[in-house]
Amino acid sequence: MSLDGQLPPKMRLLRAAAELLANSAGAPVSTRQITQLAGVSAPTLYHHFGDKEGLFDAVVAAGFEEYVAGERDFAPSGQPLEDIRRMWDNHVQFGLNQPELYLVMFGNIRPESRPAIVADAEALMEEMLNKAAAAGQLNVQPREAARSILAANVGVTLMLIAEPATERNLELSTMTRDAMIFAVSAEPASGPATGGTGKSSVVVAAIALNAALQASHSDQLSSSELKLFLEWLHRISTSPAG
Amino acid sequence: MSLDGQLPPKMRLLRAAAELLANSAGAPVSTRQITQLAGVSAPTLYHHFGDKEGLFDAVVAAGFEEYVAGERDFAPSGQPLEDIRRMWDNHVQFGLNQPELYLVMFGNIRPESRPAIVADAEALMEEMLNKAAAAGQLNVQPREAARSILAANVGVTLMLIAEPATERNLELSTMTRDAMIFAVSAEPASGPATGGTGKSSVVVAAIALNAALQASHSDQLSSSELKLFLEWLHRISTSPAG
DNA sequence: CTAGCACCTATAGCGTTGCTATATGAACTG
DNA sequence: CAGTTCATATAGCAACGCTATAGGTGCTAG
Repeated sequence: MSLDGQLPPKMRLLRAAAELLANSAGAPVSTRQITQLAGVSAPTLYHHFGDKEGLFDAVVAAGFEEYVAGERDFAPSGQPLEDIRRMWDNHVQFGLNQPELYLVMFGNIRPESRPAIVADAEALMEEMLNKAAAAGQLNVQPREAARSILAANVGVTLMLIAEPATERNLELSTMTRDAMIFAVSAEPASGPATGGTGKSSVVVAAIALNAALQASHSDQLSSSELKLFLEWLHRISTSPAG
Repeated sequence: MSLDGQLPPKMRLLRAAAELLANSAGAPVSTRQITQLAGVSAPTLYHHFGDKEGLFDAVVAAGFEEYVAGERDFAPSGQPLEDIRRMWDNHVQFGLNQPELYLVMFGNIRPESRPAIVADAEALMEEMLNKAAAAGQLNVQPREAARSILAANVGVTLMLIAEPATERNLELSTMTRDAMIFAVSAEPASGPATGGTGKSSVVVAAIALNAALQASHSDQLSSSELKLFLEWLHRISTSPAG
């Protein structure tokens, strides 16, 4: 069994590494296994990827592109919060489908290794939350909400991966998902006073305006004016009591 | 520099492994490093721990005991939800203080390796949530709430570990923490009708009664009666609309 | 068509890793 | 004091990540 064919050795190495990693069940994967499965000898690996970790980084990068593609692949429903639910579910499903890859991406994260992936995933989530904020459905800053939701999403996915596949209970995911979304979302039909979350509608409106401004690139204010204006808005929308 | 002294070799091995692991910054730690620092030769390690992984498991177990001790170490405040906040913060602080150990415990979790730790941590959280449920402050089953909160707690801690220490923003933790607690908690002063979460007070009362029953070991019902009664209670407290 | 030149790959082997077959010393038991 | 058990040490194996060196391949230049 070898991954021969017409593919260039670099690709064969990537696929061999991905396949072995996916079926390794946590056991370490040796460069010899990889090069043998790829039908290639050792120095080729080091020529193309410099390092064993370099090869694994490439595998992770490819996996992450797949993840991002999956996150973007559904049409926006017009209901941003509903889209965020789908994003969450996509994330969990990705982790359960490729647990080993997921553990490398999000489980073994260290400050010196790859926070870039986390930043990209956060940006993806924030992008969607901006729409919710612009529609006045958000209770907090989109960036903070994105970080918070993603963190919970990662935690849930890791917990589910840790469980034996037979007794995996996806209710943990939906429950945590809805809890997070509920907590960061403004009441849709709350009166002019404080809603159930304790945030005043002033705060909600400020957040919505902030998001709308950053999305529209309005040029009615000069850049210095805009900067100050946004700073005030930020102060309002993060004030503890409104 | 060696960890000599009067301690038995087994302890010296444990401490050496823990110390090297803590300062390894993710780099692999070799058995030779460990045995040298412990002032012991190779077979001693295998005699006591069987395996490199066995030694690491022992380190993790010790770390987990420290974690549990930290989680139990504060006096209950009488406000269960406030205690859960402190539990959450303790968890995050433990992870930030011993990131490498934490990553081994919660970052590299696999179904075949150590879900026992997760189960214990969940039990710890559930224990506290039972008090909240008994006080009528809970919106969902204590067990589900515990799993959900712990998952978010782990996710947040991993995210914070992944950030460079200089730009760590603990607001992510407090915000996610309060979001989770808010989402699973019943409104303290809501009327007899539905609260902000859409759960009826019947559900909250059922959950509270359930928790109180399981805590008190009341023997007013026979075991078979109790079993059926709890089943009904469970059905009520998990009904979608109440 | 050939010379030169990058580029890619292979042979062979270095130092280190996790681990063990075997032997030696110390401490208790009869 | 003989025998047994536990704990440690010496020496070395197979497998690991990685590389110094060299050989083949496809280009463009003359």
